[in-house]
Order: sequence, then structure tokens, then C-alpha cells
Amino acid sequence: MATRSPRGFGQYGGVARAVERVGERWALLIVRDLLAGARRYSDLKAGLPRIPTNILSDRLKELQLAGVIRRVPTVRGGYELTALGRGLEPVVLALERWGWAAPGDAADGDVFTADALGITLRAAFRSDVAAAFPPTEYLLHAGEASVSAVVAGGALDVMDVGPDALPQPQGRLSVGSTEDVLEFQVAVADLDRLLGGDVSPLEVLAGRSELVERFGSTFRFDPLPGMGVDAERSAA
Amino acid sequence: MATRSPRGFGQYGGVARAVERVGERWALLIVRDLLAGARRYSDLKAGLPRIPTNILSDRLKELQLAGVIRRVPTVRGGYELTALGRGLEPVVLALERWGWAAPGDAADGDVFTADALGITLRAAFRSDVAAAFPPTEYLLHAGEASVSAVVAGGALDVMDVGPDALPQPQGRLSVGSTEDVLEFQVAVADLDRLLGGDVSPLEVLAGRSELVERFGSTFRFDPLPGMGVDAERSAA
DNA sequence: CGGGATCCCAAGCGATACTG
DNA sequence: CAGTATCGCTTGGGATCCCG
Repeated sequence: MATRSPRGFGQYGGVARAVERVGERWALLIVRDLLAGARRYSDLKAGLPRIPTNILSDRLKELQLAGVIRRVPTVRGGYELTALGRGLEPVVLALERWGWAAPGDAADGDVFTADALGITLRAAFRSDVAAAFPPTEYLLHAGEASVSAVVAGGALDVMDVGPDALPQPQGRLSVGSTEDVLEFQVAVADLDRLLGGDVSPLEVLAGRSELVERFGSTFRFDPLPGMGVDAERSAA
Repeated sequence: MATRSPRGFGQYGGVARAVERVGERWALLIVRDLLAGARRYSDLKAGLPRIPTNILSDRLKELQLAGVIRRVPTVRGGYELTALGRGLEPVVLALERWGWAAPGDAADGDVFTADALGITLRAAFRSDVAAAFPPTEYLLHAGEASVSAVVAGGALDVMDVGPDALPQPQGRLSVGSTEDVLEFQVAVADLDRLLGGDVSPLEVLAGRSELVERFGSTFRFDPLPGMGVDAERSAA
């Protein structure tokens, strides 16, 4: 029969439709990077070092066809999310949270980009906790990535401040008091401990050191229920 | 160098790690079905008609290795989620919501299973709205799927009541008043309209018909911001 | 008969080279 | 810089076959 479409799931339902559109390899990583703002072809390729260029090209075409991204007319090779694509933010944040809860270490050679760190912070951000604090800026260095996270009034704005950061077009939140600034550094391997609530691996570089506790309560992942010390695991 | 693992993303971060573990084709559909409860190999295959049996077998092994699922020792061919796997519920629900917001129609031959309908209802469920209503049971028929959704005190419990439904082991929420029961039917093609807030395609079969409004406010997807009539779309 | 394992072929993916 | 073209390898799809 010719009626059977190839590579469909033969399923009706939201998950099946979503996975058909953004479930291909690399697609959600591209969306993740674009959630931080418009990017050019070379930016995406630099942030995804192991993606073959033809695959990046294919994915960009597919995501355009699915209405998830569009080209930026004024920038050569520029891409940005559509409203539909921005609607994937809850999906990406949920994946980010689960990914930190899942066991696993970094393979050597893995890169840690500013866009990845930005999504991590947004996934760990607790708006309700942050709203009780005065405006604060955190300058965070982890691996190769350096970002500025400005927290004000329960809102969060993360910006790449690394050596080859793009100029940010949109206005940023402003820090009320310039004294509430904390600059620190953390090893990538310690990030999961830090986001689990343990601020000890954090090395303060500058700023008022009391703010480390504020950071720890503003950015934190909850452990998954039932994932205590009595680890459940079936033997292989 | 032999240190580079094949098929890794070369990325450190939550999204990359999550996609490495549950991003393979079919994996999240399997997780979706297991979110409704333990299933046997043949149940999964029946709910995923187009999955090749070797792929189902591969995915089950991979998901076991990733700590997402485990075998049920007492049931031949039985599988269930681990605590880590249950942690994927927010991911699956976010995908379900986005999938309904994304354009697309059912291909003919697509099946609509009770597990898919169950996730749809859980994704559309508004606990805060439901808490204000007295306990209610909705008997919903959509396509081949028939489920009973019991709503009580802001909690939701969905159960397959179709012809070949599995016996449910765990206790269910009980409906306070047996009068608050509504049985109805909806065409699969009308489901997106129904979950968008339009209860008109709903055909009441039995029960107090005032409850249709209650259903409509208890189960609803919000439209994506910026997805109004002025559709943004780039030409191909 | 349910629960898989084994084939073969097609499609997708990855690395490199090349072009506008 | 922003892709396209090509090639070999890996994975998925479909049918069949095996095992308890």
C-alpha cells in the first residue's frame, strides 16, 4: 500500500507529533542555542562542535519547514525561533532539569558553552525565591563559558560575556545596587553539586561573599522524588 | 584517539545528556506509555503499532542501561519506570502540550491509544481549576480509546476502560457523588478544538450535560503566546 | 502463543571535500 | 561564511524465524 508514510510513528497524539518535528538528532540542541537569541550558521556550528555541516544544514531546513525557526532576513546565515519555536522552552527546560538528575560524567573533549550554561541557569532559576532578594548580578565562569546572570524582581536575564560573545541587542534588566555583584568560578565537574545546593565548590573571585548563599537558594535543582540513597537499579 | 565516544554530542549540559539517554527514536513514546503504569512487551508493541520488534527490544535494553526503566520481576516481559524514569513526566507533558500546539493532522492509519489519551488529559489538566469542583468522573471515548478520568480535590486519575484494558492494581480516587458523571464521545480530529476550549464538538452520551462546561474548564491547553491569527511563517 | 532474535534493505548519520 | 556534494558507515524498518 502506498498510503503508509515512511518514518511516521503511526500514532496520533501530542508527544508523537512533537517528536516527529523536533525529535531528530541535534534538533533540540539547535533549539536550545536559539532560545538564547538569534544565531548565525557559524555560531551554531561553533556551539555544536561535533555536528556535521550537512546535518546542521538539513536540520535547519527541517525546522524551518516545521515552522519552528525562520531565517533572519537582515543577517546572512541568521536564524531565529518563531513563536512556535519559543513554545519549546518548557520542553528544553524540562529536559535540562532531567539531564542534571540523570547520572553521567563529562566525556573528555566535551565542550561547555555559554548557551548551555545559560539554559542550565534558567532551568535552575527559582523565581519565587529570587523575588525576595534585591537585584543581584552574578558573574559566573564555568569551563570555557562565562555568563552574567542578572536577577531582579523574580526575573532572570542571562548574557554571554565570554571573549567572543555576540553583542546583545535587547535591553537588559538593570541591577539596582551595584554592590550586589558576585563573580565566581566553578569547575564543570562540580556544577551538579553546586546546583544540588552545595555551594562549597564555588570559588569566589570578587564581590561580597555573603551572596554565595543567595546564589545557592536562587539557583537550585530539586532532587527527583524516590532518588535517595537507596538507589533502585536493576543489574545488567 | 580512541577516547572519543561515537555518537556523542560532544557537549556537556543537561539537554545533551538527556537527549543522549532518551532521545533515540521511539524512546519517549515508550516512556509515555509506561507513565500510565507497568506494561508488557506485547502491550507496548500493541500501543506502538509501527515499531519494529527489534527496535523495541533495543530501546528497552538501552532504557534499562540508562536507569530509566526496569523489568518487573514477577511478570514475564513486564517493564516499568524507575524513579529516574518517572522523573521524565514533566518532559513528556511539555512535549504533549507543544505537540498539540504544533500544526498537523492525523495521517490515515494513525492509531489513538488509551495511553496517548491519558497523557493528553494529564497534560491539559488544570489542578487549580479542578480543586474548586466537586469530585467528577468523565467517561471519554475518542477514536478507539476509552478512558475514565476521575477528578477529585485537584487530583486526576486516568484509567483505560477500553475492551482490552489491563486490570488496574493501585487504588483509585473515588467519586464523592455518583451523580457527577459525564460520558461523552469526540472525534479524534476534533480533539484539538475541544482542548482549545471549544466544547461544541463534544457529543454527550450520558450524564448531566451541565458537566460539559466543567470538563472544558478542567481540561484545556493554553495557546502559545504570539501564535495569533497573524501567523508568522516564512515561505519555503 | 508471547517474547524476543536474525536477516536484508533503505534511510539517516558522520567526515571530508568542494563551491557560490 | 554559508552552505552543497559525495562517500562509507551506522541505524531504523519490515519480515521472518527461533525459543521457552
